[in-house]
Amino acid sequence: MTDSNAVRSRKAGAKRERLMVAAAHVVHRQGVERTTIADIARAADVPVGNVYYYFKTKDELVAAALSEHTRQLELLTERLNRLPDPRDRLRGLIEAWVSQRDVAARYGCPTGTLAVELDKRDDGGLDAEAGKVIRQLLGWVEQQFHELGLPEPDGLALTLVGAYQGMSLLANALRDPSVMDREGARLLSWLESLDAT
Amino acid sequence: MTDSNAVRSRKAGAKRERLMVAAAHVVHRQGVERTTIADIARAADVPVGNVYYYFKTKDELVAAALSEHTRQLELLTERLNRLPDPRDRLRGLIEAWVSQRDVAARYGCPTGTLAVELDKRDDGGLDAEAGKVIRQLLGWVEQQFHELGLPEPDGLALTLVGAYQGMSLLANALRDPSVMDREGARLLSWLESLDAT
Amino acid sequence: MTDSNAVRSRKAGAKRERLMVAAAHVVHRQGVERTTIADIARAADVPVGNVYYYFKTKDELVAAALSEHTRQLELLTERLNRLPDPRDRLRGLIEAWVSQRDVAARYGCPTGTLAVELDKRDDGGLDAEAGKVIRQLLGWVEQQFHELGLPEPDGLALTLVGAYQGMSLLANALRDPSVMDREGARLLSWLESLDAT
Amino acid sequence: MTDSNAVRSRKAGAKRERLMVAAAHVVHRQGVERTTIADIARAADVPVGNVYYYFKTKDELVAAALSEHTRQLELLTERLNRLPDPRDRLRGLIEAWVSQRDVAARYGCPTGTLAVELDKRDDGGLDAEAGKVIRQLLGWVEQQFHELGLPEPDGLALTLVGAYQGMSLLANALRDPSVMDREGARLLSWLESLDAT
DNA sequence: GATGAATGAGAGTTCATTCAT
DNA sequence: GATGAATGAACTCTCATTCAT
Repeated sequence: MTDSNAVRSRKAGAKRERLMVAAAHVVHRQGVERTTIADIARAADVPVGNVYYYFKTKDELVAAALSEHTRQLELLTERLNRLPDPRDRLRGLIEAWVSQRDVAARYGCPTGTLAVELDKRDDGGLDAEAGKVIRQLLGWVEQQFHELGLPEPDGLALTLVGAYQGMSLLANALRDPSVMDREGARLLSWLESLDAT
Repeated sequence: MTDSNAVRSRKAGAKRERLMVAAAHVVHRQGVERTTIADIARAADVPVGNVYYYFKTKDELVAAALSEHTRQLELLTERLNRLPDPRDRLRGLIEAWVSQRDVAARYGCPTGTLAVELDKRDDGGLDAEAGKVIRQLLGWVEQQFHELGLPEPDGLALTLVGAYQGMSLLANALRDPSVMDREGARLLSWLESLDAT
Repeated sequence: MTDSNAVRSRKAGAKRERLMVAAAHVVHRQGVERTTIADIARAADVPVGNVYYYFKTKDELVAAALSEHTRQLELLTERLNRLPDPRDRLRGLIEAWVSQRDVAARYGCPTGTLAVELDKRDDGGLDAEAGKVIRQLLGWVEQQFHELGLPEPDGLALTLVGAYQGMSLLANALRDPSVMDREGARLLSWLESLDAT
Repeated sequence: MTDSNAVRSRKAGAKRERLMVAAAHVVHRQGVERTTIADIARAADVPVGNVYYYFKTKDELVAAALSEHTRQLELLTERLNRLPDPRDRLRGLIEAWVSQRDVAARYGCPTGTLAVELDKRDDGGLDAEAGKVIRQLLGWVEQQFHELGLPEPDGLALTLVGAYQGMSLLANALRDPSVMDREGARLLSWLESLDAT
């Protein structure tokens, strides 16, 4: 492969990438239905007609946004997995959530709000996709509780992730980032209180 | 006012009412953006063109749906207020939530999901409205904790309502009503554990 | 129904009618695929967006064009049915065909060319519709041959209608109206030659 | 010219050929307007962008499809020309038509249906082209009648070819291959009945 | 010559809102 | 007030054609 080809390939791949990132970004801010293909195209600096070369339908773009969130989640968990103590990993997760306080207060949790909007559909396509991302997060959290030797790790995961979704939603609805701080602190002390008896 | 006028007025009032109820119902199921005026009109059995005599814009209809949720909330809290013990009132609230398990698993919390969708807007109109309904719920819950003599009743309210929003969202995303049961039970025992020291 | 209501109804009906006639007309000249909704709307003097009040899809408009052709066929056969002699009726049919020589030379038989275009589809929707119109013509022709006491009236119908479609197509492809005259004359003498033995 | 160049040329020629054949094939099945360049490219196994090195526009590809039909016609008439008796040649022609009964019932006569679709245009380009192919068939048929010493051979040709187009169209519209058999048989006996008086 | 990618001009369709009676 | 009909802006998606390498 010549150098220029390499550049092109990189660029082409980059374009698809740009579209995914832009889709995730814009959809998080505007919601699926209020986001037009043109919005995403503009954000990715791609001509509208060209979007369809990479994604055949708007739904595919939304799916791409979802998988972008999956990727973000994986980046985070991979990083946290380097910590030896599972409890530290969960601490890190909560801290990551709290660090997004301002975004959450303005637009909510990217995955959660997307799931909410997609769940209003009945086509059984994208809504299931959104569920998968959340299931992946639940699975990782459960694994940490499991490694801590705690009983009913799945129930604990549900509680922790549920609390996150709830606090994001409230922070968003109240437009108040401090909700994230308060609830984040509470979750951290709840985490400490859990004992492997 | 003649008799027939009275009837007409009553009917007219009934029509407005029907539209509010229909709006709340349909919007909960389909979301704001995927709901058309025609959808609501049909559900309320009102001719499309006639809707605009009661609500000048679609946004007003959505606002009406919100206030319908407020009304439902008030009906519930009024009923609960008849219980002498604030802790019983909160128990009743949680039980009411759990009793909606199937609806929550399919469409989420009516107010919460509506808030999520409206919060994507930046017109500072309806999104604030949605916040108010949630604030009202928070206020009532806080009041109960306050009457129980618990410290930081506002924080406790945040935790309880956040847990509700979170479990509704998860039940919905996972399409699993049992999430409501599990988390509902946990909330009840959490409630017992709170001590007025 | 008040007078003004009657007028409105008439007008509304007239609009739908105008659209059907316009669709039949424009589609005959331009073909289905090269005809846009805007073309038909313009021809019917109806705003584009309003077309969808009467016809939910373009295909419905094409179906309407087809039924307009059915209507034309019925008008013709009703008129011919008043003639006492079936042979006269068939003569009248052939003469009607020949009288359309110039239109046929320019755009072909409305129903036949529409059938040709729709038969390229495989959705089993409109193509079947087109077949029905032709079947209706075949049925009527067969009935005349039957009344004449001729054997195998269905085969004769096939021959006559087939000859019509063939001569229309040739007149159109050669852009030569005289084809209609020559073949029309031949069909008339063929008709005379048929004997009820 | 080096060997590899020769190969490339041959290959290139083959590519052009493949595109023509594919164009004729796909257009016959889908019609001009419903066929995309990509459809033809895929059928010919040629990259989309490469099509334009062989055909500058879609219309040129359609013209190529037409000339492919001309070529097919020439292959047929050349073969028939080897028969000494003109009447046998015409018999052979009719038999060739009938042998295509199933294709005709599904997609009609390739040339005829193409002519129908192109005649809806008014650009005076391709529509004339389609007429030429039909004229060529008419000419050959007329020549046979002429050699048979029959009067008005051009009128007879019109009748025979018209009957073919008509029966193809009816077989297609009725989705009934037996139409080809019945009318084919009739044409054969009609052919016998013609007398050189 | 070969090729994937780019481009932009429509096309069909939807829908909130308004109009006329 | 009530109602069917009207309106037009916006959106998704398609495709012939061109570009860059």
